[in-house]
Amino acid sequence: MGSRDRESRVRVDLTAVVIAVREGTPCVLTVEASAQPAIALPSGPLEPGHQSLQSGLRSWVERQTQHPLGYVEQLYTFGDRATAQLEPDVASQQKAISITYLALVASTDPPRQGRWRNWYDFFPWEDMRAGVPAARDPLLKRLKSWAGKPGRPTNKRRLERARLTFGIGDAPWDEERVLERYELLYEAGLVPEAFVDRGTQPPSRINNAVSGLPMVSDHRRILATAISRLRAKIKYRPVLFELMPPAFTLSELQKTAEALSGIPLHKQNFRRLIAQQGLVEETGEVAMDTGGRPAKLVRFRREVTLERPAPGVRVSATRRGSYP
Amino acid sequence: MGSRDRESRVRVDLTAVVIAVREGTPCVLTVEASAQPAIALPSGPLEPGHQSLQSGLRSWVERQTQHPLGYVEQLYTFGDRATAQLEPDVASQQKAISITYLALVASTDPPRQGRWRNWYDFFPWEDMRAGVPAARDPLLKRLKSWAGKPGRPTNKRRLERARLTFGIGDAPWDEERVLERYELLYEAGLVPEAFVDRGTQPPSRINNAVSGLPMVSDHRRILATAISRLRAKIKYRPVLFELMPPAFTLSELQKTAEALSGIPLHKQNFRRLIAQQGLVEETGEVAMDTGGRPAKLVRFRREVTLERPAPGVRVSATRRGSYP
DNA sequence: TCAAAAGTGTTATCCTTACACCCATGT
DNA sequence: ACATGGGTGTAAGGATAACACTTTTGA
Repeated sequence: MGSRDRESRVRVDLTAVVIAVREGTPCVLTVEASAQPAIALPSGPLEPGHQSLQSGLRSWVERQTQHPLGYVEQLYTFGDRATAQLEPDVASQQKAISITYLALVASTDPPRQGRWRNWYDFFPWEDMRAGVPAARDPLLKRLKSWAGKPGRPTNKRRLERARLTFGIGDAPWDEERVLERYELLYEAGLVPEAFVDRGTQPPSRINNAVSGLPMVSDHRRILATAISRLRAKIKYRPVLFELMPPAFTLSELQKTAEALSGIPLHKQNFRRLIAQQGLVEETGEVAMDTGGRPAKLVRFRREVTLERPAPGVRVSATRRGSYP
Repeated sequence: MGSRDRESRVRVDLTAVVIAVREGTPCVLTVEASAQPAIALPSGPLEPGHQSLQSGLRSWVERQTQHPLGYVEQLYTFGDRATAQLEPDVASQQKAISITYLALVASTDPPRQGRWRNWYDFFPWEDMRAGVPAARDPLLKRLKSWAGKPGRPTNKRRLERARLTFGIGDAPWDEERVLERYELLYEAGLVPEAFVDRGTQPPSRINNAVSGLPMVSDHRRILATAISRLRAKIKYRPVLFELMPPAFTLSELQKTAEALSGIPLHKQNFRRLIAQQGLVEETGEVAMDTGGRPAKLVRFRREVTLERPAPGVRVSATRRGSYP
């Protein structure tokens, strides 16, 4: 009960990565921050009235958006990097941790505060749907010059890491390694946050179209964590359907899966997989606005959660292998 | 800075599930608790001096055990169930959250404080290595009587859940669903913690040999989370080797994998998988104390982490399918 | 010589991947 | 008629699961 007890209390922030997909564009809900850079994830402190961590998060986000959150899952708990460097007695006054969550919503109506943003604005190198994106080449060049000549062992490790995380040469592109790629770019000083955290000015050569839009604090790292998790999870849990309207076509479903994964998927195999697993059932209606032959409308079969051990959309890319 | 600010500060506990395997027995490090039940996981509050969450955890656990922790990963962050029921102004004074971690160590030397315990003492129904364990039958019987007659829809859902999580009938046994099974038993009032949390006396029919040893607070739930995670993770990450000595035989490795998974593995396929993935290399020596033909000693090839996208021990059970 | 555990070879089966092709609608 | 996207059948390849069998030690 003494002062020692009070010192070990910290502030807890609840941070949400709210995801929606609209016409093939994966969107994340952002708010304006007063600091620089000005983009942030919705976030607020855990308050005494909150019944649980998750309900605290829900009430916080719902204060800012119309739609209540549907699917919510915990992502990771981050200690505060900024205060780690301070003197212990100073740090104890300011210590904070962030418990982060991934939320999925079906609607992309504009929120009261904040706005939806294409998540590839933050990670231009992650969108492989239309082949190699423009940001990739300049990034790989800078990564190589950061790694330096291959002689020294440190450099060799750096090159090897770049090769694996970015799928250079014969290494395959693994769409799930979003966080590893961001962290490599951070270490290499290729994203502005690396300099902001050190208190120095980012060099002018950093270009948002290549390095992606920066976010406040470690929010871009949190977003990378969320994307990694989501890209992995759609393969073994039917979370994809949390992002869909009640009725949809198989093509729309595939578009959504591609938007999240960032790779083009194989049409026939995608359809067969969905059918085989019994993930959807026909509504009996058809969508006439498809441009070609009308598509059957389907809906998610909630029962699969009970039937199958690991129902999910095991994505199989159209193009396999590596990228330059 | 006012009182409102102080109210939203909470105590943060760091809790560790430390795992080791000794001769085919998976062990978890436990300490004595002053409360009832008396078994707890090592745990301590986040302190001002801690540089990061993980280093805080490490220093806490190392205070109690000889060996420093090797592999550490974050598991989950739990809000405090106990305070959720209280009045908000009372709760705010006592609010606490637990950030939990999974740690793997190779040695099973007895710790300074606490002791190693077979984790199946807490989950007797999870050990399928020698066929159907004795605890399974009485548990399933009680589960069925909890679900009641299949007429009502609630009962039907309960039965269906039991069927899936426990692999009854034609449903396959999924060794990863440790947490789901524990939570079902908790809801059904088949583990003492369900009554302790409600402040009532556990009925005398609950038998530790069937329901497993109880732990303090929600520690058994945390352990279940850890086991679920570990059983899943060995399949796609080479974490198994964190539990092995520097040199070991393939049989020892298989014994360890079986201890964690709780199912018997197919010898030939196990060996081929390990070989194919290049997870180990021969040391050139042999172990003569095997009882039969001497076994070649191997060591983990750390390089695979760099080479392969998802190196792990994809366990394939000897016996496939469901259990009564 | 036999038990016990290590270690190998081969085959059947399923799942994944890929290719080629047909169908229904609007213009 | 033809462009556009929806929808289907089927074959090739690889990974997995299961089988039977050989080898090397200690008792």
